[in-house]
Amino acid sequence: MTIKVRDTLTGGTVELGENGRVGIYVCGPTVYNHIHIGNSRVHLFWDVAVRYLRSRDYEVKFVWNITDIEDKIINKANEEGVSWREIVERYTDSFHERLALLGVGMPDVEPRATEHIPEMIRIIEELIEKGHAYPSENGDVYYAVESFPEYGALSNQKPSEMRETEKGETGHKKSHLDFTLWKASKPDEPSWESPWGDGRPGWHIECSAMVGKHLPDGADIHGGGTDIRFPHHENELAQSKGAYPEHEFVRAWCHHGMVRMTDEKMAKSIGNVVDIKDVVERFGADAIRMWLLQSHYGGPVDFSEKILDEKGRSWERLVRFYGQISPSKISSEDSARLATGLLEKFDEAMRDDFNTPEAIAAVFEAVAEAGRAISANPEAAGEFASLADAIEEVLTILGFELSAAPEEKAAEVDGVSVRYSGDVGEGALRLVAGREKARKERDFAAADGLRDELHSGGWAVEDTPEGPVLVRRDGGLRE
RNA sequence: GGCGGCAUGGCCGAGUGGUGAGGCGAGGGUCUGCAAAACCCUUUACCCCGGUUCGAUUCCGGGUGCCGCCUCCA
Repeated sequence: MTIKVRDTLTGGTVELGENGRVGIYVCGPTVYNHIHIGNSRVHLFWDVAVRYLRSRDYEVKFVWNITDIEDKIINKANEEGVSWREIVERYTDSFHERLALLGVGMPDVEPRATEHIPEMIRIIEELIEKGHAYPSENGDVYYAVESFPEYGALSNQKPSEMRETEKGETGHKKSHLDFTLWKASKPDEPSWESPWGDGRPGWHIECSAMVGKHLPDGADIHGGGTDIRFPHHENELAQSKGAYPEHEFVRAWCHHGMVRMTDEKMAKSIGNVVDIKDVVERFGADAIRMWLLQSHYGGPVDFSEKILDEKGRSWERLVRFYGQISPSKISSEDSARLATGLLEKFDEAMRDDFNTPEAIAAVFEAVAEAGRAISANPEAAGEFASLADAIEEVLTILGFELSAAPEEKAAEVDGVSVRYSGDVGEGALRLVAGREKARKERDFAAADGLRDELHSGGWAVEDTPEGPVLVRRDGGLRE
């Protein structure tokens, strides 16, 4: 079985995984600041794709890089008067911390640019030898775009029609299209030795080097945001194919859409970024996951509190339903049929360009149908073991934390058994117990009064045959 | 100015040449002392104008709008 992936270079569909192996490289962050929710999309999404592929027994090598040398890092270090390495370590840690908050797993390798200087130098030498690059007298080395006729193929642009920089200055470059492979360093800047003097790598060359090193057979998938399709990926392609024309570099380029804030791209340069830490605190990681996975990775997604709230409610519904059937010990025919159907639809959706919205829809369809059966016959709730397993399997692959569903606890308060989840104060428990007593005495006015009091405290009571359950209900999922 | 992408019901969002994906919300019901939760019913959509077709939301052409890239950017 193969998977189909849409390739931005050709616009067509590429089939991958014939040999059971898939190599994935995605462009990671430049660590000069905290990553924002938009930056995280690439990691969250490809982590899900990798989980899926592994669950279907593909041998996956997953790589994302860290750009740990770049102008912005140096600038930040100068601003703060600390070393560039300190900036790198601080924001690499921050990056990892935020991914963990989102429940995103780590790749197999997380190479850093500065660990691949010799590999980069080798490619640059190769490019110079083949006439695709030239050193200038100031110690910079540039790529000669004109020497590579396919330049522009990935971003669908003709070099001749590309806009020149506003100032029209080319500096030491022969053409405004040429880009830097190696940048001569100034006295106080970090630098590495090279045949062209001390300097540091340009942005694009690191990915050519790291893909080559960590995925020597070429990347099946090379991912990143649509905004780095040009120039970053275009330049990478020109470098790698220029230096090694016979070697397959990337089989499918997959670009994901931008996270938008009120119809505008979320970007540090615009200043409309949302910190992952805040969003996770406010809405929970699963709501964020539901939000990002309920739309296709290729298109844009809008960020808003309203949408995140909605996604939280969707997720809650799944958690509730799963909680209802997960204690099942046996599987009815309905359960087996729904479980099989769910797994089939899930597979079909994921194989088709990782269509996570359709995959999630399959879960809801199964949930709705089983819910109907249970509504018709409450006894049936205990006969959905196989469906519970299937739902758990699917949601786990998608990276949701079903186990993080609030654990139900029970307490004896004033002789009344109250069930609840999360952190509940003594006061709230007493109110529930009081209400339960009033109900038993059929003093409904008093009972409703106590319920109103709970309500204003952000709590709701659900009466069940086994007694009252206290749940948090205050708009958001958390305080 | 150049290139690319997208326009789907109250909102969010898949998908398809011909029997309403899914979610959220709203209204009505079943259940409940009343609620909540759950379930049922209703809310039957595909930007505009042409064309191809027996038939187009889906294909083609034109238009409009939005977004992204062309400079650092996931």
